[in-house]
Parts: sequence; structure tokens; C-alpha cells
Amino acid sequence: MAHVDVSPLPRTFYDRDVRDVARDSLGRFLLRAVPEGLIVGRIVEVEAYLSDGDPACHAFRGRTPRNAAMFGPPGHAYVYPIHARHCVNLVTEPVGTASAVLVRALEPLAGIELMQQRRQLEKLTLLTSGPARLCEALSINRELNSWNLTLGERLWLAAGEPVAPRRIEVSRRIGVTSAHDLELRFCIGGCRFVSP
DNA sequence: AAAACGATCTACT
DNA sequence: GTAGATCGTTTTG
Repeated sequence: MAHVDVSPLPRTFYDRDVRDVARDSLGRFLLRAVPEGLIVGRIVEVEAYLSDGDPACHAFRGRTPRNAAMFGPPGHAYVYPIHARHCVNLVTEPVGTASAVLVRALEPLAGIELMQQRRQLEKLTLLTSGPARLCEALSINRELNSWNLTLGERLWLAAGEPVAPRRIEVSRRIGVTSAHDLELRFCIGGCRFVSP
């Protein structure tokens, strides 16, 4: 990891159609700086949420205190609590447009012992293979809601190794709430990261 | 003020 | 593959 570029992706990366950002975020590195060190994962599964026409989008029925970050500037985080856990999104498109990319799974790359501590669990395949699991592994909570991801502090995205996306192959229903989701969910390296 | 509802996870069969 | 836990947010009365 010492020789990789960890400089934060610029605002222009996020200020595009949410589907383009979703596809382009696959293979990128998600970095989290904590007091004990740096935690890094490769993004391997994402889902795009459009402001228009998608009932599954949190902003579909307008702005509320919870989803306010989605309406904010691109390049910020939208962290929301659900089922006693948290999930993290990358806010995309201009201010006033509430679209975001849900980060659904990571491949653990660095700071693995820190992730294992936070998850109270050793097995790599269970560490970050889910939107709430990866938030627990990286200590992402509401303190990071609307955090600016372009600063390169606390939480950010780096170039990583962009790869060609493909549609998710759903072997089981993983929290899919609408057929719409399946066309907006992308992954690499399998349905989710699975280590040997 | 009360009730319903998840962009989920885990355990268990 | 399915049930149950779980708790903040939103909706309803």
C-alpha cells in the first residue's frame, strides 16, 4: 500500500450522472483514517439511487432531516442509520439533485486487524461484504454524515484501479427491494468479494 | 403520542 | 431459505 496514490478524488468525480459515478467507483479505494491507523478497502459492489422515479430512493418523497445530505453538494457522504446500523453513500450530481451511490461491499486491503477489531470477527469474507458491515469495519457513523470526501481526511476515495463493471448476478436476494435496483447495482469480482 | 417501516444482519434449519 | 432482532426516522392519529 505504501506506493499507491491515496490522494482524494476531486469533486468533479462526483459531479456527474449517478450511474456513471457508480460504475466508475468500482475498483476505487475507500480510505478511513482512525487514531490507530489507516483502513483501506477496494469497492467491489455499489448501487445507484436516482432522485427521479425510483421509489426506493430515500429522497423519492422529498427532503427530510435524515436525507438532507443527499440534496447537498457532490463529493460528500450521506450516512444514514437503518436497522440499528449504518450505511454510507457518495453524494453525486449538483446541489439540489438528490442522487447517491450506496457502497455495498469492499475487499479488505489494509488495516485488516483494525477492521477485525471493530467487527469482533476474523473471517475476511464477513468483514466488509455488506453496506452495514463495511460501515462497522471502518467506524463510519452519523458523525461522518455530509462529510466532505474531497479533503483527504477521515474518509475519502482514491484512484485505486478502475475496472469494467458488470451487472450484479443475484444468486440470492440481498436486500433487493425493487426490480429497479437490479439495473442500478454493479459489482466486480463476483456478486460480492469472496476470498478463497 | 403511538405505530409502522426499513437501501440489514445473524443464526439456524 | 427464512425468522427474528433491532432502533432511529417517518408517518399517522
